[in-house]
Amino acid sequence: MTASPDPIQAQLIAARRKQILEAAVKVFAEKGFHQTTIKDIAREAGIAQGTIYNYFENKTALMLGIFDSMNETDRREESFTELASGDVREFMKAYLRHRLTLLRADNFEVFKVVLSEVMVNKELRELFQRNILEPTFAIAETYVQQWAAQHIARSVDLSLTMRAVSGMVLGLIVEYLIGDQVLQTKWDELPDFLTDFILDGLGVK
Amino acid sequence: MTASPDPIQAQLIAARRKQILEAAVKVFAEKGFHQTTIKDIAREAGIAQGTIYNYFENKTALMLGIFDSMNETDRREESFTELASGDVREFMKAYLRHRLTLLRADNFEVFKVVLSEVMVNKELRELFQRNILEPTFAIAETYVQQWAAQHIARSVDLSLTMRAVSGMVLGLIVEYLIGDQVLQTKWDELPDFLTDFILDGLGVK
Amino acid sequence: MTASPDPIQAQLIAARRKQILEAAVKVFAEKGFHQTTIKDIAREAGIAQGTIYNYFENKTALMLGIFDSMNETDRREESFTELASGDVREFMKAYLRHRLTLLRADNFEVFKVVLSEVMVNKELRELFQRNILEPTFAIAETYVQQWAAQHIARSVDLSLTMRAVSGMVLGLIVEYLIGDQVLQTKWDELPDFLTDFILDGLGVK
Amino acid sequence: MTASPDPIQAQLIAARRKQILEAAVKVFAEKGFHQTTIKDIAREAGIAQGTIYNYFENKTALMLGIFDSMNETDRREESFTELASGDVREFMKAYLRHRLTLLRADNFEVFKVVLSEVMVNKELRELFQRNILEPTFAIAETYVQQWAAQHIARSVDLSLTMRAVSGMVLGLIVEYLIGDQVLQTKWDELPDFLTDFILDGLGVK
DNA sequence: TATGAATGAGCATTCATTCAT
DNA sequence: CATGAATGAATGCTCATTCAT
Repeated sequence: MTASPDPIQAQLIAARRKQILEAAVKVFAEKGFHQTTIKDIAREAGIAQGTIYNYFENKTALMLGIFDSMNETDRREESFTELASGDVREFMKAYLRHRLTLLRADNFEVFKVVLSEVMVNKELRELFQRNILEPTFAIAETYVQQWAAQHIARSVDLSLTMRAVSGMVLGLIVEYLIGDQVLQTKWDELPDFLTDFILDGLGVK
Repeated sequence: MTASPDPIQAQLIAARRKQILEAAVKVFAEKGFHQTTIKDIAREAGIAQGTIYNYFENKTALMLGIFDSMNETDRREESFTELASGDVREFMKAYLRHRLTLLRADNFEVFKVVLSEVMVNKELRELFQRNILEPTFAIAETYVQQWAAQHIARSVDLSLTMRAVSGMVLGLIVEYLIGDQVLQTKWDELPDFLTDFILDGLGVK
Repeated sequence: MTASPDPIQAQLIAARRKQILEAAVKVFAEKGFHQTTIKDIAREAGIAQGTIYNYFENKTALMLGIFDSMNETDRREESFTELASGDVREFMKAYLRHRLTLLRADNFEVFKVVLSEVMVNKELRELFQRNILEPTFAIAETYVQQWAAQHIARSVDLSLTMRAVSGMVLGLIVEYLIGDQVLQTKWDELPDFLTDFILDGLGVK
Repeated sequence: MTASPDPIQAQLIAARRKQILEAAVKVFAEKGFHQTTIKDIAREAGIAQGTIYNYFENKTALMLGIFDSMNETDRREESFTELASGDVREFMKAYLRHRLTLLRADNFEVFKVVLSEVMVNKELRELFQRNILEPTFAIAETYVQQWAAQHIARSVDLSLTMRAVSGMVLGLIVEYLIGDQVLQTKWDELPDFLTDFILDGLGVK
């Protein structure tokens, strides 16, 4: 009747949700959202099809669940911003290493599914906008502002700068995921390379 | 029976294919690949469902057809490289203006569909790799090499540079398509802004 | 694009719809609406499941289609009212014979399904009300009024009388359908019996 | 193990059964048998789904339980036959008032569900026949026979008469339930009206 | 006994594809 | 070639029923 206040129940529910979401991520990443059947996910999770519907209203809700978990992951990892210590170059490197290298293992696969679906599904797109992109940029903005004041000489449009840098990271991940050989080979060089690129530019004659 | 040598026939066939592909692009862009039915496309093209199967083997072949037309478009537009005139800054601006502004109208929508599907469908991904990405980078590489020799002071990894720049463009388009308000507002400032960003970097103190 | 004006097409469509509806009526009558699957109907009609959906939006629409055909049947048969010739007793007998005997063969089965579902499904109930019951009573009322003026001595509430008589017919059909042995045996005596009952009453001492 | 001889246990069981049946009747009446889920009933009864299966073998058994309770109700109320006092007209009025007015509140709704399902489900139909209709008619018959001998002048087929009268009551209830406006407005006039109708007929000129 | 999570058979519906006209 | 009706495999989702706690 009332929202079950039983903490053990709640834990069980959370665990089962997690189990299902992890299975979903795995299969989605392999076959894509639309090619994946509920049966696939159930099999991967080792449960019955119907059980999934005890925890998620429908297939789309699984996607939303993945969003949420991305959100949490993000929030937990945002702590890396404390790196904002001293050296500009070191900080940039750390940021890029985090985004590009550390997250590669699990999250790139999630990323693939989410991005693919978000581009094409309006409802998801708006949720993604509101729940992930906007907050991320908003938090980043205030932080970057201080940072820029200390470290950047000429005045730049910060919101565009942020988008250029994050866009570059995003675009490189996409190219990586699409299968670009060069990127897959030299991926670990990126943090160093990009740091120079971003801070110094190409340096034309 | 034999490969139709009739040039008029060939033209008719090409025209019908084009008609169907344009309809497909339009509907795919609106609803995404999987949400779009053959009936939708037939309706948009003003023909019967069955007719589509006289020109394309199946739904996936429509996607491949779109690839091909992207390819042609690209090749035709690659002529812009002749701009490689003199001034570095002007050239970069022209390149970005081309990629970001001129192509925005029609192609972003195609882009959305193609990218979404490519991320998730292995067969398409490999085709995209082979037919679009690799040739594009290959052609670009030789050209950029000469360009760099003339204009860039310090030695850089060109293949990574190309990917950084194209990735940035790609990522920004994705962010634009996902609905980022800032980008949609300031989109026309990008060529100028990015030119400075790419050539000079952030210019840290 | 426009409503197909092709008369041959229209006939084919009407024929197929009829074929499907007849199959539906048959299976519904045997197993009831909810126990009947689309597959059952398709099998009975000798077509594929999907074909049904080319002619009816969904399972409920089959029910509505049955309504419509009842309507048409009714309208065609209402001509019997011309019997309103002279003799009261003969007329009443003819009416009852029509309702109870002539319609028994096919329509009782339809009736069973429709009534069962109408009692329980609000949407259908309202449609049934509006499209079948109300028009039937409305038409009958004007007619009965004249008839009553000529033949009935004491003044009675006509609308209640009509409902009493039609209700009696309805109730007897229901009892018949539910399996009452006595009614099934003596069904053919009903027109005569009811005529006396309605016109003369029980005739208490 | 053994048939629980514990009278307190038995009371508890009976109470729980009653609680469940009442919930079932309520929800069935609102949504119909097939639209109602066990979960609905459990929620209405304020118990868990599984508990229902401790008292009823399956969903159909709930329907049978409702039959039984109708039976008991009927038997208890049959005592009204004692009214069979003197005046024919008064008796008839009392009978109709009982059937039509007194039972209206709760029982019509039950009636709706039961009838709907009985028309369509063979197993239930036979049970209804055997357990409700036949006994009712059988009991009534002996009684009506005496009554008729005293009060009815001309000889009539009593079994048909009984069915005509009960059919009329049944049919009117159905019309009422289907939503006939006239009946819903004038329902309370029915006992008087029908008494005259049944005893005197229409009285044709 | 009471619970409610887990189950999986069952079903309505969709849609890519075929093919007779 | 064009058509669009017919097809039926495939799938998301529901819900009666079971059973471990």
